[in-house]
Amino acid sequence: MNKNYITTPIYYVNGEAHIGHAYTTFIADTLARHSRLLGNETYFLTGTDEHGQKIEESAKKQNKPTQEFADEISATFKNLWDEFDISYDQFIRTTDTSHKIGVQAAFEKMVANGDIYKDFYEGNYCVSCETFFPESQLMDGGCCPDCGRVTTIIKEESYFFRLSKYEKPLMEYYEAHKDFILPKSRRNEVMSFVRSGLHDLSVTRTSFSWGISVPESLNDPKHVMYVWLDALMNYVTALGYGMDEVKMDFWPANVQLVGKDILRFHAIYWPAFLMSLGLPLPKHIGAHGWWTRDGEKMSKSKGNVVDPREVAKHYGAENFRYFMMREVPFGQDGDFSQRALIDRMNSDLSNDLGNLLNRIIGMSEKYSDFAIDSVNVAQYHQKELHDADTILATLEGYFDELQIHRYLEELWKIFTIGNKAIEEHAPWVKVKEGRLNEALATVALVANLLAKASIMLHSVMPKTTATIADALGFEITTASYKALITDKGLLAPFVIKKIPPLFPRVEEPLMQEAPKAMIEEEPKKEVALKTEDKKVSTVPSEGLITIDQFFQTALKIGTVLEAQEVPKSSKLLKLQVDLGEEVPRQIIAGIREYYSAESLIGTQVCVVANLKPAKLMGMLSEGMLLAAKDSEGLSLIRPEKPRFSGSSIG
RNA sequence: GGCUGGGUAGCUCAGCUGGUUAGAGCGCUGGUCUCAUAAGCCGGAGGUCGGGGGUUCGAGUCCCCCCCCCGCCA
Repeated sequence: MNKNYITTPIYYVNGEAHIGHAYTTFIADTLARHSRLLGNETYFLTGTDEHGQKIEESAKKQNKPTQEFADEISATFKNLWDEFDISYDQFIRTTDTSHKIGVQAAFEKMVANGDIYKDFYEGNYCVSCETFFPESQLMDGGCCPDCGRVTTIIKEESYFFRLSKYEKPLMEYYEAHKDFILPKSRRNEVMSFVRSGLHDLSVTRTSFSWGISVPESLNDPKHVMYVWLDALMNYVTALGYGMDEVKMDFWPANVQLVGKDILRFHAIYWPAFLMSLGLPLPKHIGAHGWWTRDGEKMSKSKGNVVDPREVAKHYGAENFRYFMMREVPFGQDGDFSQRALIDRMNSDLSNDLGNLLNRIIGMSEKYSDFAIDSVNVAQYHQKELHDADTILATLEGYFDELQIHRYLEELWKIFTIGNKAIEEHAPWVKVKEGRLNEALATVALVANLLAKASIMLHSVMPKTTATIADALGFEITTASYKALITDKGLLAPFVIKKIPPLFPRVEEPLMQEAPKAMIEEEPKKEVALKTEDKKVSTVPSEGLITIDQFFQTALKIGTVLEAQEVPKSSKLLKLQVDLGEEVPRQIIAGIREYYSAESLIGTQVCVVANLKPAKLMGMLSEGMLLAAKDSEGLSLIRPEKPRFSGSSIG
């Protein structure tokens, strides 16, 4: 029996669970259930990450003891997973005592083998953002790239992990294990990052205390472990690392799921830590994509965040889960919309699957008083059985590469076989001709197809498939998996249960609240319709902005004081533009192909004055020129008559 | 700016080492059965395969140039 360990990341308790957390957890749960069905000894871990400065601060804001704050948020995650019937075997918290002991043990081992040393962490620190920034990210004059304020150089004592030492071993590992990082497209990113050179990693802080302190043996109590070392270790401390180690035989993990944003930590730091500890690396790190809503990024400020609870409440938790697993290739971003969800449910679940079940319930009721017997199936439906078993045999391979959407796509062909068989053999005709055995064989064929398919669908829709199995007189277990899938067997005679349609068609969106963007769109469409027919508005009704939104952009007239070519660039000019402010703005503009530096000096231009400063070719650009570009060339937008520098446009 | 990946039907995507009329699902549309959840089944329309050169008997598939999109890095 294989040991199979599957993990989600531990979720940071700085906010409530959202669709992204749900997605990761659904995938992991699907993998875990699938593994168990195959008969593997399976351990599924999820949990919460609770240390760090941000948690400390959030708790302070709410006037709560930090632990109490962490307890509360952690519980919201656990509750959500329980609501969704997530089959985790353990819910780890980084504040668990056993985790702390394990992390300290790991730290000691790293110290012992020379991978951790004490030095000074020196960096440009933005007091306002409370963040260190590497030299390369700073703006001109050492300003913070986020807020633009001047940063200060701070020197802080810190322990470092010798990440640089693992550059080569990591590259060798990636080379030798092509499917270590999934999807494969992400592998390139990781490798190019490592190839560009790894710096040693600062793994402790003295600036906050909400974390696991370094081992007592170091006698350095002011040092607290930095979040990633602490957090990543959860995957082995959950198995008892550094303690009793009772479950360490589950290591290495089979699949460790992560969002694409934290891939680097899991594909570089984590393997390096493991190498340092002398532990084998996980077989796969799977990085999934993000979800957008109606094509837009979700954010609290837009008010278009998808609440997994809400969707589940209106559409059903497993339908939602099916949608997420089926809709998006692993690794790609997906888009959630009620339309897409409804289409998927109606087409796949209602029409293909649900209706098929209903068809044989109806026929068996009329032809045999619900009795179904596989006895003649092989005789009349050799071809269908063969086709179905062939498809079923190929499915496993998709799971190996986390291609759950392809898995489901293939699985659905079983239902097409069933629907076609009914059509082709028209049991109602056979019955009229007195060939009852043949008619019943077709019904029994479809019952078997549904049974086999529901076994394979079980990991995605556990409860729904259990209901189907119940109607078909069997249970989905490792034993029935072996009998019906592996051994290609058929159902024993049974009496089918008449159940109401499993997936009623959804005709209209069931969730009332529309995202703000949609609400605002409605009236505009009406206006466009009311316009007289002869003058049909040519303004597109979508993507309109309000006057307030327009004025969020500060457009100003500027006078070019200086202009010079940027060395090594064929496109860029460096300009000093007077916007009526104390100091002229430096603007880097990509117009060298169309304007010479001399020709610009003294002329006026239109400038976006409140653009976030950006660095181009290492130079700060504090604004953008307006210009019109087409296939013929580019032309700057200028005031028709001279205006004072800094005049606003609008 | 550097490096990946990609640009194929209305939408989402498949097309391995170049080879008959470029595929699937959804959507649209015509027909048809009646066991079934206005479901099923059969058929159809719809693509100058991002643009331009080139190699070849033959290129979506190889080479060069250009444009655009996503991602990672800077």
